[in-house]
Amino acid sequence: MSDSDDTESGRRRHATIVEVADRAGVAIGTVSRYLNGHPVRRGNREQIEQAIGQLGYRRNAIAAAMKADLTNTVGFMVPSLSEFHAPVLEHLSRAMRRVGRALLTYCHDANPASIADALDFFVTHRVDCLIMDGRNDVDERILELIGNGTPVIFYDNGWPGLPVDRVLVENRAASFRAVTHLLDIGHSRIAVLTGNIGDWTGGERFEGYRQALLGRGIEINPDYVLDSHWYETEAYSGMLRLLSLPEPPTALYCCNYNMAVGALRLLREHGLKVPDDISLVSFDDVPLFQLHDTGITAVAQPVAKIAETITSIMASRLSDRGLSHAPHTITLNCDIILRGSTRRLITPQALGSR
Amino acid sequence: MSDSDDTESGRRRHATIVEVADRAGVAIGTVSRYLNGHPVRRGNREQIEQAIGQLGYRRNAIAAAMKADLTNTVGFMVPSLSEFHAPVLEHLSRAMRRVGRALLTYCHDANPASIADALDFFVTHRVDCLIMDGRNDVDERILELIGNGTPVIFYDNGWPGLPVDRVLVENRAASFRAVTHLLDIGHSRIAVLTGNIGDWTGGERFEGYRQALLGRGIEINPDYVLDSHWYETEAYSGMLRLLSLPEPPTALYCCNYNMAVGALRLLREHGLKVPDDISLVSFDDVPLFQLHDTGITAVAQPVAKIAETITSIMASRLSDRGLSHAPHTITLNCDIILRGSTRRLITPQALGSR
DNA sequence: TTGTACGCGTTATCAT
DNA sequence: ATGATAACGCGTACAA
Repeated sequence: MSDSDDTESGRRRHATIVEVADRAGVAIGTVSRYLNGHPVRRGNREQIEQAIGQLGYRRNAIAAAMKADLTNTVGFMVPSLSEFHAPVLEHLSRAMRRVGRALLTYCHDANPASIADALDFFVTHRVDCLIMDGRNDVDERILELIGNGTPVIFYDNGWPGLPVDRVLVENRAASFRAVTHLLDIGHSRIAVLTGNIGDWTGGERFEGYRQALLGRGIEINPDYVLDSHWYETEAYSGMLRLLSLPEPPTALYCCNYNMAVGALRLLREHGLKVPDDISLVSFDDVPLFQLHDTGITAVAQPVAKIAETITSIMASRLSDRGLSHAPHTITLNCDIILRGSTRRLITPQALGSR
Repeated sequence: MSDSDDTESGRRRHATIVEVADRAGVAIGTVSRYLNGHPVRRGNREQIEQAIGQLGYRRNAIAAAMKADLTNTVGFMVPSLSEFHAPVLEHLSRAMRRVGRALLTYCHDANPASIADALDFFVTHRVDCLIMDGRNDVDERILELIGNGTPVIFYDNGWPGLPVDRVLVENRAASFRAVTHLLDIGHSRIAVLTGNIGDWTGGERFEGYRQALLGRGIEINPDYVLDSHWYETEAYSGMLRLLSLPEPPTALYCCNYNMAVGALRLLREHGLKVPDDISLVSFDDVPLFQLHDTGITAVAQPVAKIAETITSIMASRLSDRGLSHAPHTITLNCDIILRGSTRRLITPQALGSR
């Protein structure tokens, strides 16, 4: 057999366009045009198709990418594949398939070095676009990508300021509504487990909490505000601290899913019931919350919509490159899913104000 | 500025190795050697580093890949980013970073066309390796990859037969132990919600159930065996059917997480309690199961170990290509996590046998 | 050690 | 519509 050869790397060499052209008795230009859907004379087309079949020819997208400066590859980087990020990735992946691209996926460790590693990979592999959770500590490599015209899209997080597109949700307003719900049913001692206050998202969610309370004339009690940095473990210990307060809260607002899990775990181990002993509302809606006992009232982020929006921004950026519009920031709405994790409280004040 | 140029695509052109060589006053061969860590004369090295800095040069991994026939890119394809696959992907992603690779991620729709699309992408983009959930319906493209020496690694599923490496878990034995636990505490009317019986994994998990029952001399009651095809929705309706049986089961074995969620949802809507009204054991251990009321007894798959094993198989395949060893099948152990979802049943038989 | 020059597989341009 | 040929950016023999 002379159709295939072995390379020193132990991999069988792929047939090339040149071999196809030879066997079909046409020029490589003709084959290239055939491959790219341009018109080709009927007889030639048949010859080419036959040659391709016989040789098992497969287009080398790497070579094409080098020529076209387009890899059809999109960088995707998140801190973890949590219950929030995993569905986003799944939706994105399906959307990308529709436009003939795929995602180069990286999980960073939230430390600068790992982020730098990932970005180096993306830059050197010439991704067409970069999608990532917004960071505050901006790596120079992100600026580099922006500088050479690669669209960068943040989602979920990240301060305004950097010239990138952003797909965010109405964190502050949704938090406000969630906490207001607790106020409406009579709670005033409401604690919060916040994400990194330094993050835009963490700050906004806290701010919604703050405004809701202040709006009802309730002062913020520092003992009720615990920065658990988005982590389950810190929420777990934070919850313990809340319970040991002389006047523990009657309700709890968790700024993400992980922290709700931490809090629930501790409550469970201490034999405390939601909502009998404490009411609970959380950001992020996950299967767990539908099934947990009475169900957990939660803020549902529009995951599918987030992925769609990212995809369409990418498409428009990629179609008219060069014309660089100002960056967009798109803010999507959240739904509050009411379940059974909150209990109406009849407070002395409430009775008095009737 | 003449340092940078604009391409017609609207993207700024990257500096090349040639420009670096020019500016550094050395030959491109020298720059290339410098980049790849080969020895270079001190003075030259400094010149090169300076030039790289000034030009903002970044190695073009695409061009390198074309030359080396190595993309440092690994295909990853799964049906969804479920609570099982997402953590596997996360672990894999981190492991890949350590070896300078990244995953091209695809979610297929379990239909042949979408799988073919993904495989086409992988083949044309010349991934160094392919990692996927094992399929029974083998696409010709998988054979093509194998044929040209690209390692293919199945996990989670897939019939033996195809010459690929496999990383599986002891589905049958773990199922056997899980069901045996139910038997030990007095249950004999045990129903099962199975995954696709046609899948290897689905078949094995069912087989473990079957053998456990037969081992105790209990015949398989067809009414108690429902093929829910891994889906939550089908488990939901299947559960309904079980409850309407003249003699409903006292215990339920769910062959994956999704189906457990479906069953739990229906039970909840019907006001039935686990384990008071029915005992439950499930495959897959997820946060939900830790927190659900009394906790759900579950079979925990060794997710991190799965990812590690895949990575090391990949490494060895890639290091000595050419020498094609016979394919490995590695079977990992599962743990059974006992929680509160099963209730000891005092049956007449049990009393009699004392 | 360094420089030169060719090849990797495509696409695109220019005549024909 | 087709054929010949020049890029694309890098790695690497080979000669110096």
